[in-house]
Amino acid sequence: MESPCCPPQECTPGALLATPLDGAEDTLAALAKALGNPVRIRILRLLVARNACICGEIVEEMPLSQSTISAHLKFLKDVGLVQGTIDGPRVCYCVNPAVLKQLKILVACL
Amino acid sequence: MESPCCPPQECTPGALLATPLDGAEDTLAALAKALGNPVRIRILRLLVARNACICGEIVEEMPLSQSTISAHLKFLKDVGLVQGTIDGPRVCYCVNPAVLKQLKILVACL
DNA sequence: CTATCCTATCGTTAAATGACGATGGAATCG
DNA sequence: CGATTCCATCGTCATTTAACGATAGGATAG
Repeated sequence: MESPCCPPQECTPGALLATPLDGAEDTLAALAKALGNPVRIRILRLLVARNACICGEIVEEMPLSQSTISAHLKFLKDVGLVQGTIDGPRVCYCVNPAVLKQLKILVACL
Repeated sequence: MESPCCPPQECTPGALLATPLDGAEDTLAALAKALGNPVRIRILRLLVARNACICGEIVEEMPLSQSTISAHLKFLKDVGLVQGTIDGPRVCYCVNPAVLKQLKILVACL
């Protein structure tokens, strides 16, 4: 069990090229706003570290209520940084590698 | 005139090494929050593009009031991304290269 | 079917954001 | 000195965030 709900992440820290810097200001602003909270950064780090999915475990890792964590997850999900998959009675979260990469590119091109 | 208030920026897109990932969550969150607004991103881009300083010119570039721009500049200044130097009757703003680099490093290490 | 567990959503409250106009202070120009 | 210019700050208002407890819904377990 504990089958990952996401394909293994590809590690390509290079290849930060060809960026749509067009009207990407709103995109970058939305992504940056999602990062603009320590709790959400910790959640992201957790999801990256256990390069698979988690959910209620996140609540155990932080001194915050379940509803608060759920709200942060929704924030991250709405911006596309995180995906949630229903896995039986629980929900499996994981990082969306493409969006995270896009964020890194946009910031690197500042 | 128009003497730049900041030394010329060094372009070192590489060298993203040795990061204090320790308790940098709050630091990254603060920096990301500053980026979490399209207006502030545009201001940053302006300051980077004219790799020197500006001030009232920023107001002319955006459809926002002077007080609003001033508030955004204060936000960017409080987080360290921007510096302001008094230059006679006007104020000269420029990006703080070290902090911007730190931001890029922290995001790249996500 | 019923009970239990996990998560999302609702309702609430306090604080922070974002925008504006108006005011005030500092420095230059005349 | 006096007028003007440039910018920061103040006060206000609407919206958004962040946190909580409580509630509801969906799926498994018994």
